[in-house]
Amino acid sequence: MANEQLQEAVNALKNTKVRMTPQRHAILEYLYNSMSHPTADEIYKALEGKFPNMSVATVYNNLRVFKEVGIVKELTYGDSSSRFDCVTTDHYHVICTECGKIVDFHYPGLDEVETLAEHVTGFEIESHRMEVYGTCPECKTEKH
Amino acid sequence: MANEQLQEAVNALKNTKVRMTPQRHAILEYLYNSMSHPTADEIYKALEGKFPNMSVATVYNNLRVFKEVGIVKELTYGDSSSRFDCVTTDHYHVICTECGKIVDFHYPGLDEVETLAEHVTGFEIESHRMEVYGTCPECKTEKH
DNA sequence: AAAATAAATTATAAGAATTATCATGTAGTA
DNA sequence: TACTACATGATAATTCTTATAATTTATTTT
Repeated sequence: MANEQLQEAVNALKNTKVRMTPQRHAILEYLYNSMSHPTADEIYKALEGKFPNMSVATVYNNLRVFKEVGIVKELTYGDSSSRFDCVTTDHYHVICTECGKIVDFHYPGLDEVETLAEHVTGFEIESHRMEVYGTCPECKTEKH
Repeated sequence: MANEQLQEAVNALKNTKVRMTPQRHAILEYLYNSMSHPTADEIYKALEGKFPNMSVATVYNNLRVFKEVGIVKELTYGDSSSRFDCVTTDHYHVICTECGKIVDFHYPGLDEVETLAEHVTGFEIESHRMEVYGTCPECKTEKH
């Protein structure tokens, strides 16, 4: 449930020096309820109604804060602007290249990739990211 | 051998409408001899001595041309600026979250992830991407 | 080999995304 | 309630990248 995760995130912030503000709550709420990966500007535009005076800088600042605390991840897909996603550690994403649908995909054991990378490169590995791309069943049938 | 690959790339360009110029040759040469994944600006600065009048736009334009021909790949993760890589064999990337450095990382067998995803989700899988994030040895020592 | 043409280069301006600055406002605490 | 440290909002500044247009250069044609 998205709301539980949101509550968890809010609690995680309570344990830090990070204050809860209406703007921050709204940004988190939007992130946790959106199944997509919004850009900073999309978040900004989505909250324009609720916060007509909110600055873009506030969105960027808070996304950075959330990143530092570890509850939000920044994804760079290759277009000009970054996208942001709540941190979910227990699954990967399968993404439809036709309609953009994102499906969760549980797959165990890629920790060994991190371990190997650590040995081979000498890096201190913190995380990894994987996405699988393809065509979802719906879009597949539409093609025929 | 890097020089053979460079020659191959030059020949590949001969078969297209793309003309060979001293600037282009220098950019390709730098890319094929560098084991790193330079940014456009790094390439620009590296060739400043040889081509004092070369414009940054030339670097960007030619990287785009090389991308279109398929001999260079653009990597958009890590820090703010793109990095460029000669297209060779398949490998994954390990990215430093401090300085943005990208290191190649050979790891076999993630095709099985695609196969499993196909079965579990019903998608017709086409590709996947994976990156490993951490701190490189240089940045690690700088922290102390 | 010289002239014609098509494309590449350079310098610069423009654009977009993100970050910095700083005065003002507000959340959390004593 | 008042205090203090942090957050916000408006705007300026920065950074990376692309667009424009005049000049130069590589290839083709004669």
